[in-house]
This record gives sequence, C-alpha cells and structure tokens, in this order.
Amino acid sequence: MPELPEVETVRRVLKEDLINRKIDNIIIRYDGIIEDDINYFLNNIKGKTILDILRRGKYLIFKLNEGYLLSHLRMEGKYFYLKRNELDNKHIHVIFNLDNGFDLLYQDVRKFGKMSYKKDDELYNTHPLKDLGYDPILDLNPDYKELYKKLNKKLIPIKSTLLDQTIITGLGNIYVDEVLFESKINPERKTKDISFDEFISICNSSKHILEEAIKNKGTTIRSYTSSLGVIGNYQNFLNVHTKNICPRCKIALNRVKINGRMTYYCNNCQR
DNA sequence: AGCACTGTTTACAT
DNA sequence: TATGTAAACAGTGC
Repeated sequence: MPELPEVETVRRVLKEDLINRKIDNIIIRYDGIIEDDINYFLNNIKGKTILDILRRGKYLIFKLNEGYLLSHLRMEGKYFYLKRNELDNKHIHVIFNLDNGFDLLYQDVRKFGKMSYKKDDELYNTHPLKDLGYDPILDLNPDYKELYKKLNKKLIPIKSTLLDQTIITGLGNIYVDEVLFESKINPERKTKDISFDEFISICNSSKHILEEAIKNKGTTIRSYTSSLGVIGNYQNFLNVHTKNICPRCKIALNRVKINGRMTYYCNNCQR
C-alpha cells in the first residue's frame, strides 16, 4: 500500500503512543511475515523497549533498547494501537503485547509485509537498508553526480528506474507519476536519455511532492489508512494519477502500462 | 463465474 | 549484468 509519505505518516502516528513501551510478548499467527527464524525473532524482541521510531525509504524502523525491529508494509500492511482484545480479525497476523495493557496489532490483508530483527551494527550495513538510494526527505546533501551515474546506460523507461529503490527511495506508483508530471518528463523515456538537469528536476520534484503529501498525511485511493479509520488527504491534490484530463493543457491523459503498473501522463506536457 | 486490477518487492528465466 | 515476468496473497469490481 504505502509509499514514503504514507510510511512517514504511520511513523508519526505510532510515535505518539509507543515511545518507552516495553514489548512483553509477541504472538505470531502467520510465519510468512517474519523473515528471520521465528525463535531468533522472538528471543531478540521480547522484553525489549521501543526507544524511537525511524524511517528510511518505505521501511519503518523501531529502535529498541538493543537492536531494531525492521518492518515493511508492502501493499496492505497496517499497525493499530488498541486496548487489549478491542479488535481482532483474520487479517491480524502479529500481535505485540505492550506493558500498559495495550497491543500493537499488525494487520495485512495480502500478507506481503515483512518484519525482521536487526542488531545495532547490522541495520544500515545489511540488506535491505544498505541497498537503498537517496531518500528525498532524510538526505539533505545528496551527491547528485554520483546518483546520476547510476542512470548511465539503462535502457528501461525512467518510470521503472524511479520505482527501483536503489537510486531514489520512497517513490511508488502514484508519486512517480506525479513527479514525472511536475518535471515534465515522459515516463516512457529511456533512462539513459535523461539529462543531468532533468535528473536534478526529478530530485527536486520528488522532494517537493513527497513533502506536500506528508503535510496531507498521505494519499488514500482505495485502502490506505495511517491508523484505524484515519485516511490521507493528498488524493485531492493529485495531478495525473487516476485522472482523465491534464490539469495544465486540458487534453486527455495517456494511460499505459509500464512494468505492469498503470501509468498516467500527458503526452503534450511531458517530453 | 471468471478475469483483471490493486499504493511492493524479489526470485527466476532469458 | 540487464531486463521482463511471475509469484507471494486476498479482496474488489466488471
């Protein structure tokens, strides 16, 4: 479900309730969510206290008093902070019993989400975080020249490259369309044909659009919520994604598949 | 009923 | 190495 603004919103919401909460027990109902050996995961997280909640790209990072709980929501993952036994359904796959009588529930309709435990010295040095590229919100002074080298001789469409989290991290299907519209670049252009100036424009638009989306608590098109029943607002500011008419020149938008992902763009404004 | 679609990532074949 | 496809899974809508 979520791209960077949605994950950032979830992080902020969870931070209000979870700081200094101790995890007394963990109930895992569906093993597929946990990437580690189950006992390794349980033994390392049970009894730990949540000191902070961080984010990198689309990953949520619970900083514990020792090590980290790394979590990716993929398409449908959601966290709910509720009084014990207040809510249950068949899509709740992991339950963290907290020391104050509340639970942190992990719900995931499609079961794509992943969690793992990372030691203090592992977090940023091992997959997946070590492979992530420029985070437009967290990284203030990126080496644009170095990033641009990665586009070097790629033949795939620029949209596919921007969905690849190893160059810029945090963009997904919605925000890539919006970024390319703002920077007036056709999503079907070959990556290697993007000029350095155009790449800078993409980076600037990414930062600007992601910031605005965070201010609006993310985009809710079908199922995203940051907590129980709380939707985002940025869908009201989308220019092209899910739209029919170009807001700039008023012609009909193109709707094509790139990488198997529905893509919206204006053939007139985006070159 | 059956098929196409969905905000993600990655394993695998070519 | 680079790229495209399928798979992980469940629900919704036509």
